Amino acid sequence: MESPVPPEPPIYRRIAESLRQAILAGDLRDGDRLPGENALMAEYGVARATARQALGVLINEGLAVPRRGSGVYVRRFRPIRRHGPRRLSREQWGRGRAIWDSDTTGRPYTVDELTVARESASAEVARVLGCEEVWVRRRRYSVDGRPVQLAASHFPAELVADTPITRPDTGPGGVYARLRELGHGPAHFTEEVRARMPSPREAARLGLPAGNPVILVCRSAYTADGRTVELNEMIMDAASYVLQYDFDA
Amino acid sequence: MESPVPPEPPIYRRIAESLRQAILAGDLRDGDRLPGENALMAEYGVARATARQALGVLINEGLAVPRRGSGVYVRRFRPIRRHGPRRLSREQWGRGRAIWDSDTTGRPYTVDELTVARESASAEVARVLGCEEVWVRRRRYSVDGRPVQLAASHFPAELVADTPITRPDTGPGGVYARLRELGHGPAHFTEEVRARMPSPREAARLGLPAGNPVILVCRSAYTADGRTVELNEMIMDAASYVLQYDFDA
DNA sequence: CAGTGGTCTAGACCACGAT
DNA sequence: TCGTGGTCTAGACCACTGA
Repeated sequence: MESPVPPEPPIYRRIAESLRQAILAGDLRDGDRLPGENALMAEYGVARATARQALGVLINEGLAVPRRGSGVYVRRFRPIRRHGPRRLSREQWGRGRAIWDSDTTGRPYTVDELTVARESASAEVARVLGCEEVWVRRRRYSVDGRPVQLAASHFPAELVADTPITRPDTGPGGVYARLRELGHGPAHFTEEVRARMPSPREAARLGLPAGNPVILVCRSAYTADGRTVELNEMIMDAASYVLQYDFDA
Repeated sequence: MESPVPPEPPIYRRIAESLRQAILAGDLRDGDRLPGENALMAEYGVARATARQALGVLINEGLAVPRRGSGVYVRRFRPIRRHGPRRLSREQWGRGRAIWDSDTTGRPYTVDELTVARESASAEVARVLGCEEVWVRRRRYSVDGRPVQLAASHFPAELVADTPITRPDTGPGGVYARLRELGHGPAHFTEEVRARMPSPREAARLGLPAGNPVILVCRSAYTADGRTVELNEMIMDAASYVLQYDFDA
């Protein structure tokens, strides 16, 4: 009987692992420069493609981010805390603290892209909103000058026609205030949360490096009598967000 | 004045884009085999590394998954719907049902790994639970024979000592029923949701291919008088889950 | 056994960033 | 200007899959 020998991982994995340990142990900190391709070639005696492959592992893990002409650097994670139902927030009952510190709460955001258009609803949107024609408000949010979220709000066309919701400036209180004035104020919300890798288009619009997933939040707003009045699809940089949901048993 | 010419993307990107379109347009369906490295070399007249790079793009996007010795195939996405508030309602755990019954919406799940141990709390866990010693229940959940979630529930040691919570079988209703019998039934919950790429260890335990993010849910359970009685850290295959949260305005 | 993807070498030219 | 990462070629050997 011979005990099964665990096969040695390939060289590029071992190089990646040693760099990963340096990052997780804190030897390399946020924003520090990793050894470059040339340095790894010299240190480990490997070809350039192999050194490159090792760095690619960390980049695809989201631990490192490459900068053309400069080097590969340790990625930082300073999330924005996005609250779901705020009125149920933990501060009202618990003394526990968040696991992940986020001093970034309350930082100012900007809307640096905004389009409002009447469109034909996709099959899914049509099914949820129960209509074929919709008004769509698309915008991109940035924090500290960096884009962090794409959002597209859909409204039934006949519901919001000739209201400020169809214009860039919705007025004080935003779209929910306008919906309330129309007698269709939201009373209930459902949010569906998913995560995946971004499409190239999404990655470009959000300025995401490789190895950076996106969080998708699809929020439906319902009136008290059960009508769906808004469908908001959000695409968030996963490295920039922590979503918080509070609820009772 | 010359108008700025958008630079052509590199060959491997164009190859990847054409494959992506084939997938998104439905020409290639779930589980279909993509053209392999040799096919792409012939079709586009590129070197093997370039064909490989093109496939790597789709793999890292989570659109395709490679199978050694066989080919590269279109990835499928059949998520489990995990309900936030509903699954934790008193009606669910109050009458002898396990939480996961409402999770899989008809698909059977299994717990194929389970360990229960008394441990020293990490600094973060100690801060949230307010104690140094904890009991930790770690398990792995599988659906359709595939692992989909890793979970680690932490309980204050002095609270659950000598209860079924410290044993593999917690009895009918699970840990929340036991906590309620102890007079520490959860009344409020907070869930923090993040997403990132998995570590190699997490990817191995969940059997994740490249390009597959994980969703992290950190749930804190509080009693009515504000004590934190559980901290549950979950790591989910992002391709297997949709999280749903319902709340009122 | 033939074909596949996984790993690796040894070159090359390029665009870009810092200096 | 020089070093960086980005792209690409033309080979090689390996382990694994499937017929």
